[in-house]
Amino acid sequence: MGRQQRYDRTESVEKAMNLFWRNGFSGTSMRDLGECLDMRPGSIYANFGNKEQLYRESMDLYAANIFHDFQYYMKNADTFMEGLENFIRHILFDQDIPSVCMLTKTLADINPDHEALKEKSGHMISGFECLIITELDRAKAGGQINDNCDTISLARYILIQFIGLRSYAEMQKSQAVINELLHDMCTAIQNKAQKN
Amino acid sequence: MGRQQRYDRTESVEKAMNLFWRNGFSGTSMRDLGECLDMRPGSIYANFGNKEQLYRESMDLYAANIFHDFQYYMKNADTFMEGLENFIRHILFDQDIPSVCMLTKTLADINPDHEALKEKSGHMISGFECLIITELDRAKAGGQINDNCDTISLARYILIQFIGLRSYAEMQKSQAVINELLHDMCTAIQNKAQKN
DNA sequence: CTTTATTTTGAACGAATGCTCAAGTATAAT
DNA sequence: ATTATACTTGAGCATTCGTTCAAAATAAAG
Repeated sequence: MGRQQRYDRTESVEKAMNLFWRNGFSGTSMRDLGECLDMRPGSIYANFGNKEQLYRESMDLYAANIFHDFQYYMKNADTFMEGLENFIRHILFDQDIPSVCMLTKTLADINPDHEALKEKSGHMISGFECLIITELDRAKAGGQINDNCDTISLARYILIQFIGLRSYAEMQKSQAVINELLHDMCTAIQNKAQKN
Repeated sequence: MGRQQRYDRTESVEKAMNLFWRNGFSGTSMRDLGECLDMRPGSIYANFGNKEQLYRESMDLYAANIFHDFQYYMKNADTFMEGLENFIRHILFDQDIPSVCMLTKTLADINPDHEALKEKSGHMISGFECLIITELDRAKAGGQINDNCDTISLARYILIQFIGLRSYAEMQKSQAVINELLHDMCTAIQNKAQKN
């Protein structure tokens, strides 16, 4: 009973995510979103509440995607390092998506009026950190990593390089340079994983 | 002849820089700036042209400061690594300034309407990269670094970790954690500097 | 067909945005 | 004092912002 929905909610959130990801929260207006989703203001507000909530759902989708991809690449690799390298390469060399992390961007983009989004972003980054720890522990159990290695601190170290590389890739588009940096990064991680 | 200026231009730019740095370009309104600089719109526009130009001058000051600081810490250290570590520590542990890099933030914050600011930001980051190369070459000449070391690629590698660490520090405020990451980072740089 | 339920529409609101400019104020030279 | 010059002021412009809501549209149930 009642009129049937014209828009697929998941599709709409995906479109919104891509726009927010590229232009940031402040840099994206509701009118931009309306055009991108082909929805009128009333529909957007009926479906998503307001701009901040739509951004939250976009972040959720972003995190779900990256969590899924990470685990996918880990599952389909023989070693942690192989999986990590493939995962990062996939992100950096996909021309259709920005290379910079949307959560890091949120941390930078949001002004004090929306501090809650910053917090959410932080929590999600922590969540990803936990995912890395889990995979590192698995690798440790499999003998790929030194038994005395502190996987928590290693995960953090992986994360900051991952974040830095993605930010840098936003300005430095040369694939050769990015590839070399990725290689350096993996070497350093490997070294730390074996030591201590 | 004529009325004397009420505001010191350099001071005003410094105040603007601090506000922009914290809240980003889109997140800072001209009214916010007016309050922060204690200047009326007319004065701001007479002195700086428009919002984008004021942001440019803020970026210039930011870059000048960080360039100066880097060279200062390099000059007052016995080795490159010692200088680098002190420099980064000084940035991360200064409670009065955001830990995230203003240029990186610009890369994330600016929407397509102000693409030129993104470009400028990229150029400035490249400029800092050159500074690192210069100092690395000096260290190389001084025998601190392996003769075969590619200082250009090492500089890039230092930069991405520096950027990543500063972004991460924006959410992870624990000094112990940041300190450990800084230590890991320096170890990795040291390793790469000695090898090849 | 009528009713009821659900969704979409788009004009329009008040507030905020970047910015302008005529008027006002302070200085130095005449 | 008067004039010429430089700087500051703040009301207010046009535009855009996030958001609302009565009306229209579409579906199923009676």
